[in-house]
Amino acid sequence: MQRRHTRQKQIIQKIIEGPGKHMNAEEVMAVLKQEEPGIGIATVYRNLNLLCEEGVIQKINVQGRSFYDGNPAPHDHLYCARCGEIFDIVLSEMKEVEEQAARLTGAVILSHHTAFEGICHNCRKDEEEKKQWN
Amino acid sequence: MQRRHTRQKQIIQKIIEGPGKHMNAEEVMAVLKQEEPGIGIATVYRNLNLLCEEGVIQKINVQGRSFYDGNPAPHDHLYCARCGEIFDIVLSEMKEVEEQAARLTGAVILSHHTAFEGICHNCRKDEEEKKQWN
DNA sequence: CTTACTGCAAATTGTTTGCAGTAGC
DNA sequence: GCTACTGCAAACAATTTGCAGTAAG
Repeated sequence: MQRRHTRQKQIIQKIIEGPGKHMNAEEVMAVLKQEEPGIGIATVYRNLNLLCEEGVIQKINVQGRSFYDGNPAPHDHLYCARCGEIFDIVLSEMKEVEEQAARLTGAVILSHHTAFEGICHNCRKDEEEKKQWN
Repeated sequence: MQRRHTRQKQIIQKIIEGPGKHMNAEEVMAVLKQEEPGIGIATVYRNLNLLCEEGVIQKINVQGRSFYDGNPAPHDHLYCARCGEIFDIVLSEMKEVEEQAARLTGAVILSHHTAFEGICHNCRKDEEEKKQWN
């Protein structure tokens, strides 16, 4: 089954690809409405899933909602409880944690995903500024 | 608003409560059909959400699907890609990983959840036995 | 020319909500 | 007796699928 490089797929790939991008299908649709209206939501889902299979992007799950991550390399995420943004994190210590998990359970660990919840750098600054005003 | 201890809630709590239990609403329903038919799926969802609010259980997300975890204490999970079961893991090293994440991002980390994917102890044994037969 | 892909609508899945009746306290 | 909770159906959100037509190779 030979894959085709359709116009729709190229536009969708351009929107989602690249590190730091975390969008759901609805958000991709919103961008498409500006750039190239007429593309259906089913096509968006189909192409996002194809891009996942091809290893161009990956599907992640943060705070119970799923997103397509423009960076296919394995990494973890921080969700800011204040602004709602998602940030990539690359943690050197997770390799050892995987080993500890393997030792503890007797399992073979193939991969992992960690979702941190907290207050991001920007929102922390905002809150400190507010404190000064009082 | 004073909460009531209804018969339905007690039965649902008995089914889901306790460490090692990871069920979705449908699975709780399946048990209920044997023990106490007539309870509606909406009641199951409402009570599982109430039990979460009360801190008796917690809602988790593994492999893109959500489950209610009978153990409300913070801990991580291993998903076995072979048998599909979910196992609890308590990892001492995750505290340092949280600190590394905070240092790296400049954020305040409030909590985290890690989902490991791998092959569990039992399934590993099965596969090794299969190898011996060949 | 072949058939993978598209757009649309309908179907499916997981979960929540509106409402009249029921049962804790 | 008051009102939180129930069961049911309907609503809702997110995603997938069936199908006839289109376009990539």
